[in-house]
Amino acid sequence: MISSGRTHYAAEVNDTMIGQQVRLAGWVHHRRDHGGLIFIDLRDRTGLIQIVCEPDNAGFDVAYRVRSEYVLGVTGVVRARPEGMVNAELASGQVEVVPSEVILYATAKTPPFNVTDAKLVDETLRLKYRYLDLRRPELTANLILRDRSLMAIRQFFHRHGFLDVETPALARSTPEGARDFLVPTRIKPGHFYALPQSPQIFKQLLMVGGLDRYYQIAKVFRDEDLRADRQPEFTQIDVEMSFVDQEQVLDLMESMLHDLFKAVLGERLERFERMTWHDAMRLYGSDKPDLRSGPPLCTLTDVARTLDWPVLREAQAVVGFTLRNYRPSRRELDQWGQQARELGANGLLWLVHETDGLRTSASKFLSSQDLARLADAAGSEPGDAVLIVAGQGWHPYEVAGQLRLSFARQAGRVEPGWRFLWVTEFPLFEWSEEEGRFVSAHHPFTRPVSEDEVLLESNPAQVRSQAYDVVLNGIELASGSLRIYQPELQARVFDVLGLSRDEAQAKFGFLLEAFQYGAPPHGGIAFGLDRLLMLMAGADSIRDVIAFPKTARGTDPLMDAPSTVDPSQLRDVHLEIRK
RNA sequence: GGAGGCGUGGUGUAGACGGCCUAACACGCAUGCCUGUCACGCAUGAGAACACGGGUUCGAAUCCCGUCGCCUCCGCCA
Repeated sequence: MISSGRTHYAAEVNDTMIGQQVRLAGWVHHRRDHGGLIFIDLRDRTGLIQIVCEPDNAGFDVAYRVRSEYVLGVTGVVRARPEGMVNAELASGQVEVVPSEVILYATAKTPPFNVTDAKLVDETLRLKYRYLDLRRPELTANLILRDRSLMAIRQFFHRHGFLDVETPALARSTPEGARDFLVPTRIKPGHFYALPQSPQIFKQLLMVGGLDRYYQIAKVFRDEDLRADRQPEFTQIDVEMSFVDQEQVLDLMESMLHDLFKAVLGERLERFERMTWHDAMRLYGSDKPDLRSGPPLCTLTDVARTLDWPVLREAQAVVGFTLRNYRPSRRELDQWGQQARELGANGLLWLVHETDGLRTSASKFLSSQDLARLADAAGSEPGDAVLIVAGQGWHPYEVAGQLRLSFARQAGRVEPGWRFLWVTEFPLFEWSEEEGRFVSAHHPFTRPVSEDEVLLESNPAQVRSQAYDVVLNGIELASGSLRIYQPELQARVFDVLGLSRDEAQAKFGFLLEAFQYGAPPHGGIAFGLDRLLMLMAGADSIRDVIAFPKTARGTDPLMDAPSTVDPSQLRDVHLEIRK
């Protein structure tokens, strides 16, 4: 079970093993020298165990010289700790090991930061010495969580008849979507591979290939700016299935997550909630609502129509939300007002609902009757406050949705728990102002809702898609759809996207051609594994669940990547750096 | 591309109303003492010119400008 250098890990040694000889190996976590009696806390990936050296023990001389992070092999006998000396914090705290031999495998320089200290140091330094950072129990635990999760996920898919198929990392650049990482090659001057943003097209081709059920734990790459939950390379749980409807995909993926949480965290999840995209926008001003952060928004447009104040009366949409039982300070109201303006709103209207009446930022413009009607429509009661945003389209919803999240965080009203949600019926297209055309909301292979197909040419903005997202606590975890498998329908969608037949042929011809040889109805989904693990681990950034992540600027302080290359390498791939 | 925050011994922080700072505290490190500790204890000691460059000033860690690095957010991420 364990290689010859040791018989047990630290956390495995316990009071059932008293009198037994064990071989342990690990790093010196702490050394406590009592002058003649030396304790060493030996650390491996499972935890700590106390080694006790008295002057007549073998290995005392080694123990005497040992410093933090030295690497030791210890052979010795397990014994019970004396009365009252048990350490309840340690798995092995009932016992200690008296060595008969201590091997010093390696000495260590004093580390640039304290591995044993829970206090976090500068992240760049941690990344530069990531191998030291990984020794910290939290990070070790996160990687163990990652391993356990991958195991549970693979078992689930295996059990359900999925095949793990690898797809190329050297693929071709496709239009739409994120910026590609390009890979030049000796073989064809001026031509580039692209690293996949997702295995999307390959998995669809696998369905045409009759593989029926595919999954892959796939590395994918996007050359875009980074965030706490975005890295230039990250891992997807990529899934595709043939001959399924949306309901079957949702059901199966939900049970995958149920299994995962049960197996790894011992958590029993509730059935996921469901919401259409339209409702998500209307009720939360977001396509990834955080259901933990208090009550939804309310649309006040109808009431606003009846008011005297033109700013509200003539606004296309008026949206409010109620701060239950909360009396905001002037400063908070100003701050939210500023946030609203930063998000592009013209302003923020607030009402504070006192027991003896309503205070408002717009007392000059709204009669007390009007105020009462607004407050009433927002469902507010004495002791509450209401924030109201007016504007066009979904914008006031989005602003109000942001304010809702800010308020919940500030006021400590984010409830604990795992609030999973399926968001469905995303629009098929979004209008892109900068490109002056419709672009795919999900991707160009997404299947429209059947009854909306007739609207493709007449009213593309109204077409709903058979696309769905998994949202957990306000974070998008997965995104998927049923795909188009009829070449004619695909051609119509390309038309809406403004992709000419020739362009479509040039860029996706291979896919269109494949669909002419008998494509099954199919659909799938892709999970952001790192985000999922981040939430499971309670981490603030996906960097904490990735062994060797990059900084927010995309650099790797450990290897110092990206780097310049030798001119001869550039010549090989027919590139010249523009000065 | 934009906004904000941060950058002080090995680490984490304090100092920031400019002079009391030839920079403080804790951890770590070194040396010594200590046979039951587990963030061991005690004593002694070494270690930074305050990210870098420029400016203001009699005088700058402390004010101003720029550069670099890191973090967060917006844009971007089908």
